[in-house]
Amino acid sequence: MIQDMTIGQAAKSSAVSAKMIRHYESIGLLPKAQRTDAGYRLYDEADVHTLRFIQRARSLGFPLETIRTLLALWRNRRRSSAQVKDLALSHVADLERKIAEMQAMVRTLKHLAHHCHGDDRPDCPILDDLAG
Amino acid sequence: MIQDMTIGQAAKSSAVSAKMIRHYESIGLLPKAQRTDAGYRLYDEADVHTLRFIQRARSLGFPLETIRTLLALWRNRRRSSAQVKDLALSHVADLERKIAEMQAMVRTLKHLAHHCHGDDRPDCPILDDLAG
DNA sequence: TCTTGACCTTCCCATGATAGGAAGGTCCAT
DNA sequence: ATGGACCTTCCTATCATGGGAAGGTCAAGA
Repeated sequence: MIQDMTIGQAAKSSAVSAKMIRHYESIGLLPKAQRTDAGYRLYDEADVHTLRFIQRARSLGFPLETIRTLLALWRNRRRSSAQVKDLALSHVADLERKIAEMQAMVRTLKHLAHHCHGDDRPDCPILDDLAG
Repeated sequence: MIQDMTIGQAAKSSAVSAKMIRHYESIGLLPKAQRTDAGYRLYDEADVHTLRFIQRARSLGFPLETIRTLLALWRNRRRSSAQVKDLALSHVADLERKIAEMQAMVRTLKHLAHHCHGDDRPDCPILDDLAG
């Protein structure tokens, strides 16, 4: 028997905060939840399944707009796996670009810090670099 | 002779947009600029030097609040280089943590994508993973 | 039955760094 | 004097998330 649950319970079983569940509904990422007479949102197992899908996709860094598309593909039995793979690989490319940027920062900073005495004296190659 | 310049010229010579220069002033990262009678902001070479400092620090990924501190240290002749080095290395640690997170995402995504045919068929290990 | 506490609702505001745009004023060259 | 390039302030948006206020609901225990 599938029990309906309140937003707090759905939040716990999906690891998506109640705040975010409401937000996802407000931007149309989730369909409008059913309501009790008192106005409380109600969720069933299928809803929680969707929430877990979103949670997992977020944990892999997918932006919500991409998740919107992924959800549509998930629900579409006539999808092509190529579409999904394209989304994933283009997200990988985004991540790798950002990683490379940050690695360049790290390289420069470590180099500068390596040459900085890090003692009580004011002389500092890091500030010298920033000051140009 | 050091010529004063308008915000647009200061923007060009510092690679900081006029929009951002105003913003930095509004949050107190920059002192209030001098003004002409008509209310136009005026900048001199020292101001541009500060703007370049900020620009360079931003390009190394320092958050504005840290840059606020870095600027203070830069101006303080009695600073210790240890303080600067600490800020830089703790920023490096932040970057490395974020890099590691993203690398984990990339690893997972590449693994999943590797097992996805990427053809016209709907079967997709990526969606299977997201669906749990 | 009443109270209490845990839950729910909506609405507004904040984050961090940046950009876009509207409405209006200024300055300079033609 | 006119036009265009510049400046001003103010509001809005991005992206994903959280905090909190004010108020309604529900279930359990006294």
